[in-house]
Amino acid sequence: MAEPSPDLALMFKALGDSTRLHIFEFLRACCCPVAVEENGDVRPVSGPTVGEVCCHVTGAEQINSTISHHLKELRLAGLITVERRGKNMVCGVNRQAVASLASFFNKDIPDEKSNKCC
Amino acid sequence: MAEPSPDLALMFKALGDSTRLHIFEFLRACCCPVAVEENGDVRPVSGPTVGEVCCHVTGAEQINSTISHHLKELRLAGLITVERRGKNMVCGVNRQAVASLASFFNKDIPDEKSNKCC
DNA sequence: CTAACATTTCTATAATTCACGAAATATAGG
DNA sequence: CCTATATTTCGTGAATTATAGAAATGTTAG
Repeated sequence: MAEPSPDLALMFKALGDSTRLHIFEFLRACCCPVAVEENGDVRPVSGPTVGEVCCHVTGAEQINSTISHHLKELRLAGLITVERRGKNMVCGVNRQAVASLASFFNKDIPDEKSNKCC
Repeated sequence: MAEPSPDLALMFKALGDSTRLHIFEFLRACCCPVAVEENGDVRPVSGPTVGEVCCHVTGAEQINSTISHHLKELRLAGLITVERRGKNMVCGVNRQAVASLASFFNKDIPDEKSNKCC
């Protein structure tokens, strides 16, 4: 009855949309890019900006409100972090959340041959 | 652009509803119960019946169409199996699906201190 | 064959979600 | 302060989903 520590259902719901799953996988793969400004400056960041995420996922140059909405849902589920870096918002995965999801699926898995569970 | 894996988003969507997550967790925990008939007969089964799942999740004695619908969605997502056993339908988790979900969250997880990913 | 039972499918309705454009907010720079 | 840029919030309509009751399906027992 009682909800487990993190709201697992909320996380799964957030990952249950293909656009959001794309975003999440992109952020997991692209964990620490370096942004290159138009003038050639290299800006060390902890993750891609919201606009870069949008560009990668939709191919569009401009960020749109739909991606912003999806990022918000991922953030509210605790799966990603979004914080301001100057004019941009940079994203990153919440590794603690990923770890708790991993442990959710790793636990038990009783061997079908040697049923220890009952 | 290409879908990440075999219907991961579909699995997550299925688990993204709290009722279905309850069902799924129940089936994982209760992997090989033995059903006792009214007459005292013990019937070895590979999992609880749909009615037993419904009873556990909703408290209702009778199965209702809502639970049936949720079970169908879990089944179509590949997360559980449902097969007829006499008059009943018995459920079980699809351990292969659980394993692929586990590996999805286990992969990479690069250490934040030693960034090897770029 | 008929009755009883377990479960699914059908149908309808309420609620939620997705996507999009317009407007609002926040920040940096001149 | 004013403008440009990046992003979010708001409002709306279309699409999907959840829920519940009624009817249908398949199975066993008599």
